[in-house]
Amino acid sequence: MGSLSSGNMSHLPLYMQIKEALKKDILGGHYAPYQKMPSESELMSSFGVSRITVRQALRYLHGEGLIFTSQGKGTFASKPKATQDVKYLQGFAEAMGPKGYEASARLISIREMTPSREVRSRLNVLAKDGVVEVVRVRYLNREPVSVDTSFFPIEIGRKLFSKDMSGDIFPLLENELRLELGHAEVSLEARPADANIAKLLGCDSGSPIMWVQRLTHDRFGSPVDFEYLAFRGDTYKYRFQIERS
Amino acid sequence: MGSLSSGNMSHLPLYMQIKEALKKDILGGHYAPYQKMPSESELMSSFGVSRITVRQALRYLHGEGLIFTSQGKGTFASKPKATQDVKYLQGFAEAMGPKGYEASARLISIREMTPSREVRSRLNVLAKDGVVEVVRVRYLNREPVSVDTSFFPIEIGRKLFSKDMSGDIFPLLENELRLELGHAEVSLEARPADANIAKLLGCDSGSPIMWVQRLTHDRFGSPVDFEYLAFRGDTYKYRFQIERS
DNA sequence: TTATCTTACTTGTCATAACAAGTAATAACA
DNA sequence: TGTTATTACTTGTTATGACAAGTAAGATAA
Repeated sequence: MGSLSSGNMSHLPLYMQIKEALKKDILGGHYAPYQKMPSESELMSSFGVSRITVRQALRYLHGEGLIFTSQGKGTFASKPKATQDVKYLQGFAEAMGPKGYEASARLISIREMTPSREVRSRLNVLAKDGVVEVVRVRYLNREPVSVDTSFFPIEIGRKLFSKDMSGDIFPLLENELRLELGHAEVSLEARPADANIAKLLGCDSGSPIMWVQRLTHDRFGSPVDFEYLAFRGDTYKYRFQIERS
Repeated sequence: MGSLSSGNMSHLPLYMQIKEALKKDILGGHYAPYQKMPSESELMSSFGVSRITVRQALRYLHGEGLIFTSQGKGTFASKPKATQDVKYLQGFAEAMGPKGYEASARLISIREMTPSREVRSRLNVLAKDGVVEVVRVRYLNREPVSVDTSFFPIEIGRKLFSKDMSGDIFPLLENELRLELGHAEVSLEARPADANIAKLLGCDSGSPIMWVQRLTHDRFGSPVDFEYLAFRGDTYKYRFQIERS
């Protein structure tokens, strides 16, 4: 507790190793919620680094909601939440896997098509260019929970026809297509299920679903994936943390 | 463009002044989307500060999604979005006001009560201590959009009986009660409206509503406000940005 | 006793310095 | 001509140092 593991991540920056070490301590319960953590000076000594490195590690911990600071008083551990990393862009299986759920997907259809006006404006493509539409049903412990309709620009989408779409799309884009994903814009609203979605999700038509639109960009800001996600209201909950000001 | 205004914020830290100056330039269109911004060296010269200060300003701009960086290439302006500040903790009127909506609230009830188990565990209080429950209906352009049920620890809640509850609660907590708000945990799900909520919102029982739970902490991490927010599904959309990894 | 001051410790801000690492254009070489 | 090195510029990481500002506890003075 409170030292570099010097294991398999010696290639990582120091501040990242320190962040991970402290994160492990916090999540492992060595620092109880609201308990004071070692001061920056103490961390400098125990890790043998300068203050700027300690502070960078603490900044990342703060960004993950694991600690909070009070000038003049110190740094304190937050109450750890299983949901706190939901503020990062994750696919369905990525988010559910570590929680012990069995996540899978079934491909309903994949085709080239002429994009709607909304898809055109989101992906920033012309109607004549066309897009690739992928429709899938996602399962959690064999229960259907969402219908995902994804639209890709034609150059990206054509590469997907030969891929296995039964898992998450984000890792596929990152690893097999070598796309570096950046930020995403998400909107959520509650709306009634239409007949098609109700059939695929095995619920009643008109029952509440969480209707999510998600536009994912690469790290240069170019759109790579626009999705409609329809979650069954009784099986899915979206959680995250936000900061004041 | 590219200099400190030295106006009314000379008390703010240098990096914050620089952040605001650059933000104004970006939002003002001086740096078009995907256009290269001045390098850190150039910003050091033009603002007359050290690199650590420039980088701290850039870090905040990055956090707001206004810029992105590429090692070896430079710093670039992102495409500005009207929705990007939704990732910060805001009340209803705060969020809607700048968009030209007329937001108001009607107080349904305010009372001391024995908290439920969920409210107890969220606010971290004992059953014998009691809490204050505030129920309000929120309107947008005179249309009801949400039923807000808020629970406060007894010491905070008792101060609310004499306050005007027709606006937002967050500014009230901050200004009149001198509470410094910190982070909040939010969860969203779609569920059917019960009879009581349907009546207050003027919609059908069973129609989809967005069910939001929000636990707000002060900047020291102590919970100050736990709320159930029931939004009419056809009038509310929740939007925000998230980052990959 | 009560109020004020000092002191020590905390995080917050900022400067100067150096080197690593990724990128892109140019220069040298085959 | 085509390929490889060099070079200059970019952001990324880290060290050392200093002072500001907020907090809390103990010492001092009223």
